[in-house]
Amino acid sequence: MKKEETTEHQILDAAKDVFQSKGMDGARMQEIADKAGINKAMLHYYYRSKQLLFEAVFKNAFSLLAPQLNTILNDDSTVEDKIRNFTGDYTSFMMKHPYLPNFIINELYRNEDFILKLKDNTGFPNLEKFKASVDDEINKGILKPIDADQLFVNILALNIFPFLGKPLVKALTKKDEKEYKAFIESRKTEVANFIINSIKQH
Amino acid sequence: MKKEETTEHQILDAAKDVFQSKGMDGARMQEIADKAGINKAMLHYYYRSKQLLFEAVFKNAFSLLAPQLNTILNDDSTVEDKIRNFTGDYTSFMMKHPYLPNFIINELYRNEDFILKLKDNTGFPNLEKFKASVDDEINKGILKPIDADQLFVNILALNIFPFLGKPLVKALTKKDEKEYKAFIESRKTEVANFIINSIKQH
DNA sequence: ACATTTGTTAACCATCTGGTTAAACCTCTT
DNA sequence: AAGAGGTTTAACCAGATGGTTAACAAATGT
Repeated sequence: MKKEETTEHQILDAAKDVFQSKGMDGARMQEIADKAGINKAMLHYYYRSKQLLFEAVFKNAFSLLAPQLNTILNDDSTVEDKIRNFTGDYTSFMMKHPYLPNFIINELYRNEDFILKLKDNTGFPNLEKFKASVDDEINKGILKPIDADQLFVNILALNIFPFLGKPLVKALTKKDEKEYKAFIESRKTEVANFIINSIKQH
Repeated sequence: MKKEETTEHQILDAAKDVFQSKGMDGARMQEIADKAGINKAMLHYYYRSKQLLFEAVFKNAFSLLAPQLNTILNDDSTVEDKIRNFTGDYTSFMMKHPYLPNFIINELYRNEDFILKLKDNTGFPNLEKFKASVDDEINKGILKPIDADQLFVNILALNIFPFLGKPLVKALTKKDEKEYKAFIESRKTEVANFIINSIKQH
């Protein structure tokens, strides 16, 4: 039997759907069981409680994002290349997992100490190398002076917000679903240009 | 009796606290009643149902944000001034209402058609004048070419994201509460500079 | 073949939750 | 002082919800 067909994995899969679209509070154990096509008691057999099942889903979701961040933050390319790669890759990834950003941001907000459990985990993103690269390129006169933390948050903001605020963005800019998708698609390069424009010395 | 002391207003006030910190699904009518110091039946007497009480809270919250956006979008200053004013004002405002961004973004996400009810409402932000200003300044050679919608979303993203993703930002940049506040404080000018740097012709 | 462990189910349970009701309580007006 | 209208409360209710149990089935080991 393949791993994807085990009951335990089917539960996690269904739980992912339900938790990510409805949140911890809005999710119902019965709905997860129905979606997985199994008896509700199995949820408790494999994961003991709603809280633990939720944590399994959350850690899974987070571990999907973190490595992407790490790879790009820690490679040896220039800051400009890091930004261009990140912006393209991250946006592509988000388009495939539209619920992910909201789920993570929101559950993290509602349970602030939850992030401590993640920090211990291997693969929690580390900014040191990125910051060193930024400072180095500033000293060499390639980049204008900027605090590396501020730059990093700006990069995250510009890439993640359009997904977090999708309904708001659609309403304010008066775009339908198709136009919104095109808008996001063009951000893959637009955002990188916007950032590079701002920080590159010329 | 002052307006703030009426039962109806006390309910709305308590409901605001509970809904904004726990969301629609996590909020409990009993908790709202307790916080307001009144009997639970009064919630239904004045607002009929949880859904309607929630909508009252939500519209209230949204109507706090929308005018701010409008004022700045529709005044007659230059795009640079709009951006500088908005960035400073909005960040100050958010620091006083830290739950607001998450509440609005999240509930809007979970109930997409909900924004339609707001659109009819007077004071829903309109971008036309802002877009005209941007296009005008591009033609005059003051700004580099950029799609006004993209610029607008960038402005929102850079201003709102640090609040939405507070726990993530704190964890990734390894800041405690005090350092985070200083970080946000310095964004009041940093973000405007970052944007202007990127779009201004030189 | 038999016993032990592991997986699965239907039925059940205590508690919680949004919402209702009927009676009591003001606070005016006449 | 009595009636009328809105306001407030305690008690209640039906349905939902996370979780448990006991019996049963399917593997697994010996």
